[in-house]
Amino acid sequence: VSPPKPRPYHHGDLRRALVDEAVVMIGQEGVAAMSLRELARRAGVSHAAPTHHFGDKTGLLTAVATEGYTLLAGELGAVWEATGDFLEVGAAYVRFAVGHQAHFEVMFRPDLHHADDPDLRHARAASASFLYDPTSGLPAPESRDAALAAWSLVHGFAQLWISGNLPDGIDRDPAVAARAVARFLRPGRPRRAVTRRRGAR
Amino acid sequence: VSPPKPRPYHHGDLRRALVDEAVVMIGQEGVAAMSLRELARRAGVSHAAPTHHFGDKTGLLTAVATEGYTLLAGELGAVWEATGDFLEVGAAYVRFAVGHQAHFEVMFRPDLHHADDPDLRHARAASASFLYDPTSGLPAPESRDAALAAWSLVHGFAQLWISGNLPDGIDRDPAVAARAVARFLRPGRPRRAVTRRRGAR
DNA sequence: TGTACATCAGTGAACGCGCGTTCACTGATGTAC
DNA sequence: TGTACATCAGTGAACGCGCGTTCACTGATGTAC
Repeated sequence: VSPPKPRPYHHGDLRRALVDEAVVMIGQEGVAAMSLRELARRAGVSHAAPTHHFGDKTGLLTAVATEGYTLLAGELGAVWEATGDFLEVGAAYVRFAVGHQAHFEVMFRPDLHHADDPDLRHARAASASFLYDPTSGLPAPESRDAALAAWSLVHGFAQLWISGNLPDGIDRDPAVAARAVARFLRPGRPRRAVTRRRGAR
Repeated sequence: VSPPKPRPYHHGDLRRALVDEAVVMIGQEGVAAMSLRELARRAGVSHAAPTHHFGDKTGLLTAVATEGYTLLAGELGAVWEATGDFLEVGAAYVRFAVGHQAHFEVMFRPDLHHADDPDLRHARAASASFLYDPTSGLPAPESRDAALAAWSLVHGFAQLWISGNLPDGIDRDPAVAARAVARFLRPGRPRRAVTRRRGAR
C-alpha cells in the first residue's frame, strides 16, 4: 500500500484527473454519493485541492455536465454523419446514456450546475441542436413536437434502463433494445424519413 | 410561534403524517434533501419517532414509493375506464408525474427502497400492468415493445418536464403538452387502437 | 367497576461520522531583466 | 547565465454542521380477569 512513486508536489493535470475520477465515482454510486473529500482521497491529493480548481462542488459537477454535453453532441453528430438515419441517432442517444451514466445523470440535473457557466451553455446548445432545435437543419422530424417525441422516447427508455425499472427479457445491448422500441415512432414527415446513403459525407 | 395546542403525547396517526410531510419535503427540495430529523421537526415530534414507524429511512421511502404506485395505478385505471383511450392514459401518466413529483421521483429510484417489501411489490405490480404487461388484457398495444415505446415516451417527457430540460414554448398544461407529443406514437396494432365508448364501464 | 399488566408510541441524550468550506501556509514554476 | 519576484498549485489544520441510528426511559392505552 506504500506509494511506489513519491508523487511530486504538483500533479500535472489535476483538473483532468479530478473530473475523470468524479465520473468513475458517480458511475459507481450515483451523484449523491460523490464527495469532494473522497474524490481528493482517490486522486491522492489533499481534500482542499479540488476547490482550488473548481471553486466549489457545483463547479466540479458543472464541468462534468459540460463534458457530457460535448461528448453527446460529438457522438450524435458522428452517427448522423455516418448513417444519415434518424433511428440510429436515437440508438446512439441510448448507447451514450447507458455507457456514460455519470455524465448522463449530471447533465439532466440542472440543480447541480452553475446555470450561467458559459462553457456549459455552449456545450448544451450543441447537444440541443440534435434534440429539438428545428432550426438546426438537422435530422428527421420537421415539427418540434415530433422531435420532442423522439427525444422523450429515447430519454425515457434510457432512464428506465439505467434505473433498473424495465422488465426482464429485453435485449442486453441497449442500442438494439432501443431500436426495437423506437420503431414505434411515427416520423414527423408524411410517410417515412428521408435517409441519406450509408457512409455519405 | 408558541404552540397553540399542547399536543398530546400520542400523535394519533403519526405514520400518515410523516408520509405526507415527506412528500411535501421531497416535492420542495428533492429526495436528497429530505432527512428524518427535519421531517420529525416538521411533524412536531422527536427525531427518533420516525424510526419507530419505518425502521429506517429506507423504510419511509419505501412507504412513499408504495403509495405512489398505488395512486398511479388508480389514476391510470380510472382514466382508462372513463375514456377507453390509450392516449389519455399516457396523458394521465404525465399529469401524475408532474402533479406528484415526490412520489414519482422515489418510485423510480429502486436504490431507495427495501426491494423485498411485500406492499411495495404488490403496488408496483398493479402499476406495471398498465405499463408493459401484455397479459393484463389491458389498453392498446399488442406487442410489449409497443407498450414499452409508449411508456418510454411519456416517462421521458415527464422526466424532461420535471427536471426543467424542455425548451420554452411548450403548453403550460403537462397533459396537453403530452398529448401533442404522444401523437407521434404509432399504435402497435395495424392501424388505430380500438376505442371503447366514452363512459363505458 | 376495578385492578394488574402487557403493549404500544414517543422522548431525549448520546454515539460517531463525513461533509464543504475557509485560511494562512509552503513548495514549485516561470518570467522579466 | 543568474537572480528577484510574482504567480500558481497543493497542504493541513480548523470551523461548524446535520445526519442516521441506538438506547434506556416514560407516558398512554387497552385488554384480561
